[in-house]
Amino acid sequence: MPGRAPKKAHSVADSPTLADFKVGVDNVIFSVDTEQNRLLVLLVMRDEPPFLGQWSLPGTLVQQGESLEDAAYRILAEKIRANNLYLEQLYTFGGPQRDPRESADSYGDRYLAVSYFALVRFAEAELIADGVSGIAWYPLSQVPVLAFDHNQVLEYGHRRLRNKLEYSPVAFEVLPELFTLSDLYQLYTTVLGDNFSDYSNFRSRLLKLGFLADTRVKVSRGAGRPASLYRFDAEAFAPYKDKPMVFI
Amino acid sequence: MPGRAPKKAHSVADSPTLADFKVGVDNVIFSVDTEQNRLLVLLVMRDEPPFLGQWSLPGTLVQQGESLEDAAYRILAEKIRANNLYLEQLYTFGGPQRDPRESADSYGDRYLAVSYFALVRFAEAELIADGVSGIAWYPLSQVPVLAFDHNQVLEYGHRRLRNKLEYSPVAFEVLPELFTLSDLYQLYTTVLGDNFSDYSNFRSRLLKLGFLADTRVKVSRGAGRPASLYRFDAEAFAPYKDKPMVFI
DNA sequence: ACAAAAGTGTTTTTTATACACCCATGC
DNA sequence: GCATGGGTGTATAAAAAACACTTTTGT
Repeated sequence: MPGRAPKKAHSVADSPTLADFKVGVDNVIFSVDTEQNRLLVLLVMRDEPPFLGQWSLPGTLVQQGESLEDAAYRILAEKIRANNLYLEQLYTFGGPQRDPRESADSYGDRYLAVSYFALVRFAEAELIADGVSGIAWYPLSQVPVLAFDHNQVLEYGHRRLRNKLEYSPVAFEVLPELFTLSDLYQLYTTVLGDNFSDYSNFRSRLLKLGFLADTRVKVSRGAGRPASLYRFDAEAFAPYKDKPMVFI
Repeated sequence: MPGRAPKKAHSVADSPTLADFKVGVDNVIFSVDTEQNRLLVLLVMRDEPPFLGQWSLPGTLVQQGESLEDAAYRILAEKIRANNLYLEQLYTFGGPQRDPRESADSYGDRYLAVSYFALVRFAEAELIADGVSGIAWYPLSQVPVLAFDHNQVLEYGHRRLRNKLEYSPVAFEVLPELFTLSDLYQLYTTVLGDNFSDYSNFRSRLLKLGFLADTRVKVSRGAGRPASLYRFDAEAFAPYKDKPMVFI
């Protein structure tokens, strides 16, 4: 946007070469559709330039008096009503020229993006459609070319999800409150890929750890023996907190 | 600093509530003194306000046209001449009021800090003393109260170091080119704390992996049998790259 | 000769992996 | 009754943990 007028001179207090920034926050919000066993990301259609009409990660620019995390929660709250929520910072992307709003000459603002990684329960997350702009859960395998460097950010988030799954109980942030052990196993296979472990071994390992509470309630999905519904017992998990854990 | 004049009005293009940022980069630079078995951080004495005369992590503000990583490397290059170098992004701290240069009212710039995590070899790292301001390696146990939120940033970096040590070959970035297996073991104990593993088991596990090359050269440190000097063989390590690894 | 540091080996315990098989339901 | 998904058990291989012992140096 070379047409944009330089909107300010540098004050005397600044070194003449310091960059001025606007800071954006972009969220990589994952969920899992347990019915169809699909890993989903939340995407929104951009309703203003740049990249008007293109899909992107939900994001916003940080406002005065607002912390980065506040901003991350704000986007989330604007897009979905979710009961549960897991949120953590992902990575900060800040090279020059990563945002087309930056003027070609080196005056004017740089745009820096702090990305956050979030997990929500699919069934409990209600999307807030504002009528005009689109918002949708995309299966990870079908994600189109996104605005900005968002495909890269998403890839980064996906890697984080895979890693976290192996050593922390994030799975229970995406699964419904009550789930079967197959649900859990399927989640692991959809995220980590097949053959990460034998079902029977996965099962006994997890049960031996003792933080999965059997509700004795049975649920039948079509043919086959009905499965027990389990619940993640945070109390029983406490001793494992901050300790190296192996789920896989 | 309420005395600072509001240096610009918001242009019409801005939402009236967007925050303007300066972006700083702070480095948590670790090294290990193999002789004395001490984990060290590089600290610099601040030579300008705020926090004039107080120790802090080496940092700088990002300049025009400069990427975050560029800025991180720039600080590093200004402070030490190092042959080897490991650098990765750590975390971004960006709450309001984290920097006293922010004006109390909500006008004026916010200061955001992207922290980086670096490892250098103690013997090969030559500190660049600029005469006036101080610069020093501090044993982690003796770090004083630092400027800004740098104690928190340091704590964050330390945690990263401990984690990385367990599953990636970062140890060889801090150790000298040639090292004994005791050096390696001592490094692990100083960072991870005692009793993380038996020396003999640690030893055989690492050797079995096959990426530690025995140079057959012996060194004697006082009494006792002389130790073999080993070298990290990056080629032989390649197959383990990106795969889950266990060093502990 | 003996203490100190380096290096090797053996035993035991625990955990991972691979399967084989039984159970309860829908059709 | 048999296919289907759920659940249990066992046999084997591999790795972790514990620890006893040998080797080579300085003093």
